[in-house]
Amino acid sequence: MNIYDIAKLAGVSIATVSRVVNNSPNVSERTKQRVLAVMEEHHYTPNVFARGLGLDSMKTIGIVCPDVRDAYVAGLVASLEGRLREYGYDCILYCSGYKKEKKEQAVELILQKRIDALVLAGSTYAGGGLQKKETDYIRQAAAQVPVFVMNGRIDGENIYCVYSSDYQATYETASAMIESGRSKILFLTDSHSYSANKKLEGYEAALRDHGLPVLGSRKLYTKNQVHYVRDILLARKDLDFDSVLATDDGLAVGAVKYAHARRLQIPKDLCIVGYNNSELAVCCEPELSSIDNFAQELCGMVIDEMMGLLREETTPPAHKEVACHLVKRCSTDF
Amino acid sequence: MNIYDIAKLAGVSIATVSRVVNNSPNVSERTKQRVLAVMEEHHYTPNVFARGLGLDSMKTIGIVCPDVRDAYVAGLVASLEGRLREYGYDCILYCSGYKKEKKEQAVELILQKRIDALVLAGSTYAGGGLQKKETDYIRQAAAQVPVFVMNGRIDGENIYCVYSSDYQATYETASAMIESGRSKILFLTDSHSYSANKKLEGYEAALRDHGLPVLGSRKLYTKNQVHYVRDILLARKDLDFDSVLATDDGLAVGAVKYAHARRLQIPKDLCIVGYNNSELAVCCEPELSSIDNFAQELCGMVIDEMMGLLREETTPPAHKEVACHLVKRCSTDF
DNA sequence: TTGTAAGCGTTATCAC
DNA sequence: GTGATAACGCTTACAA
Repeated sequence: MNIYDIAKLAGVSIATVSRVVNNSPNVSERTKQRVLAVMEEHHYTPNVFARGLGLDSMKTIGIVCPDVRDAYVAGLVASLEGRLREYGYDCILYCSGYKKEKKEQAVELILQKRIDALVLAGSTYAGGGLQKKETDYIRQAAAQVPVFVMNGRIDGENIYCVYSSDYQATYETASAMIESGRSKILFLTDSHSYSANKKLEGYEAALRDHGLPVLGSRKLYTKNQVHYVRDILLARKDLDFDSVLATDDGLAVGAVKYAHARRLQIPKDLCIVGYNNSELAVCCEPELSSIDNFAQELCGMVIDEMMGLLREETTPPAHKEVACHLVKRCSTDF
Repeated sequence: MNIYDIAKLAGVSIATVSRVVNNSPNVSERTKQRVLAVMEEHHYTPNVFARGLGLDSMKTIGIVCPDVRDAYVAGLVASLEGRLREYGYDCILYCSGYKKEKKEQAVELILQKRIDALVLAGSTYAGGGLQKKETDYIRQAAAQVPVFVMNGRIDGENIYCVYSSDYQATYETASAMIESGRSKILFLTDSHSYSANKKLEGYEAALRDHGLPVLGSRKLYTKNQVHYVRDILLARKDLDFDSVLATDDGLAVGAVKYAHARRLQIPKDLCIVGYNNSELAVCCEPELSSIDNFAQELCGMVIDEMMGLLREETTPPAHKEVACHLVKRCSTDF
C-alpha cells in the first residue's frame, strides 16, 4: 500500500493524499474524510524512507553513550528516550565504550544515519579537557548536526553542553567532612573524564581552603567494581585516610566492603560519600550518603534546548549547569 | 555530495560508483581505485534514505524493552546492541513501560520505522500467558517483520522465542533449600510476566515434590524497591517463613534489609536467594546467592538466529531455552 | 567492464 | 481545492 494506491482508491491525486497525511489545511473536509477512511481501512502508513529522502530527516536522534549497563548512563538514556517520544522522535542508540577510537567510530557511524541531532550521553566524551585536539571529532560532527554534550564541556559551533555542578558538589561535601573533623579524605575515582576532573578540583579546593595538604596518596584511580575496590584498599597499606569521597556509588560500596573487612565502624572510623545516588547506595550496609546530580533534569534541559533548536525557535546557550546535592544517609556523620 | 557528483568527478557513471560502494566484483581494479579516491577525498557517504527507499531496509533493528533503567534489561540492550553492530546494524530503542496499551503503541510506532526485525527484550511482552488475545499485537507485528521474544513464549508465524530455564532454576534451588532443612520458603516477586510465572511454577513443583504445602501466604507480590520490600515484610506479621526465593536481586536485598531490621541472622535464621546475579547481589551484606540466567548468551542466540534469518540462510527454531544456574554466595547455607 | 534508465514513495512547486 | 510533475539519491536490470 503506497500513496498511489490510496489515491486511486479515494479517487484523488497523490498530492491530495499527501496533504491529508500532513494535515494541510488546503483540503476540503469531504475529501479529507474520504481519504482518511481509505487510509484507515487499508492500514496505510507513509513510507518513512521516501519521506526521509524528500525531507532529509527521519525524525531520529542519535544517542551515543559509553555503556548502558552503567546505571547512571541508563538513567540518562531512559529519560532522553522518553522525552524524545513525546515529540515524535525516535532514538538510535550506540554504546561506544570508553576508548577514543571507538568513540570516534561511534560518532562517525551514527552520523551516517542522518540523524537530526546527536546526544553524547556521558562525561567521557569531553575528554580529560587538556587536549583540545582530543575532541575534534565532536566539532566535526557538529558541522553536520547539532551536538548536545551531557556532563562535559566542549567549545565549538553548534555544540551545546549541559552539566552538573560537580565542582560545587564535591567542594561542599568535602568542606562539610573537614568541618566535622575529617582531615584525611580519600578521593576515589575510576575516570579522568571531564566531570571526574571537576569533582577532583572541587575536592582539592576544599582541602586548600581549609588549610589541608593536597596529597597524591589521597587520590586513587581504580576500576569500578565492588570487590576490586575493596581489595585494592586492603592491599594499599600505605594509604592513610579517615573518610572517602567517591565519584560513583559502586566505588563507595567498595569502600564500605573494605571497612567491613577491616572491621572499621562506618561512619565513626570511616565516613563515606558516594555519587549518583543510585540503587546501590541503598543496598549496602550502612546505606550510603550520595551526591545526587539530577540526571532527569539534565535530560529535560537537553531535550528542551534541542526541540527549540530544531524548530528554529530558540538557540540554546553553549553551556548550562544544573545543581547537585548530597542525599544524607547513614555512612556520614555531618 | 551525492552519487552524481562522485560519478562526474571520477569520470564514470553513477552505476559504477554504486558498484564500488557496494563492493560489486564487476568493476575493474583501476576504476575502482579511482572512484574510491574521489569518494575518500570528498568524504562521500551514501544517503541512507535513498538506499533505504530502494532496498526497503536501512539495516536497523528495533529493540523494545520495558525500561532500560532495570539492570537486567540494560544488560540485554547492551549485548544486543553490541552484537548488532558487528553485523553493521543499528538499533532503535523504545522503552515501552509495562502497561499493555503502551507496549502495543511501542510496537506499532517502531514498526513504522520499517525496521528489519523486532526484538522484545523482556518477559513482560509475553504476558501472563493465559489470554492468547493479549499477545495478538505481537502476532500482527510478526506479519511485517521477524519478531524475537526474549524470556517469553509466544506462538505464531515468524515469532522466535529465546528464554532462560527459569522453571528448572527455581525448582532446583527450592529443592536444595528444602533438602537443607528449610520448609517455609517465601516466594517474592514483582511481576506476573511469563518468566515470573515459570519461576513460580518451578518453586511450587519443588514444594509439591518434597511433600510440602503450597500456600498462598508464602507468595508475595510487591514493588521492586528495597525499602518497600523491607517495610512490607516487617508489616506482614502473618507471613511465616524461614527462607526467601526472590525473582530479582532488588527484592532479595529488600529481604536482607528486613532480616537486619528484625536482627535475624543470614543465612542461619533466614536463607535468601536472589535472581539475575546483578551488581546488587554483591553490594549488600551478606552478599547474595543469586540465580544467573546468562543474559549475554540469550542475546547471542537471538542475534545468531536473526542474522541467519535475515540472510535467508537458516530458519530459527520457534523456541529455544538457555540454562540458568545458581551462584552461591553468603546468603545461603546449602 | 561500463552506461542508460526505470523504479522506490514521498514532498513540494506549479498550474488550473 | 486539486492535480500533474519534478525533485530527493540510490539500486539494479538491461544494453552495449
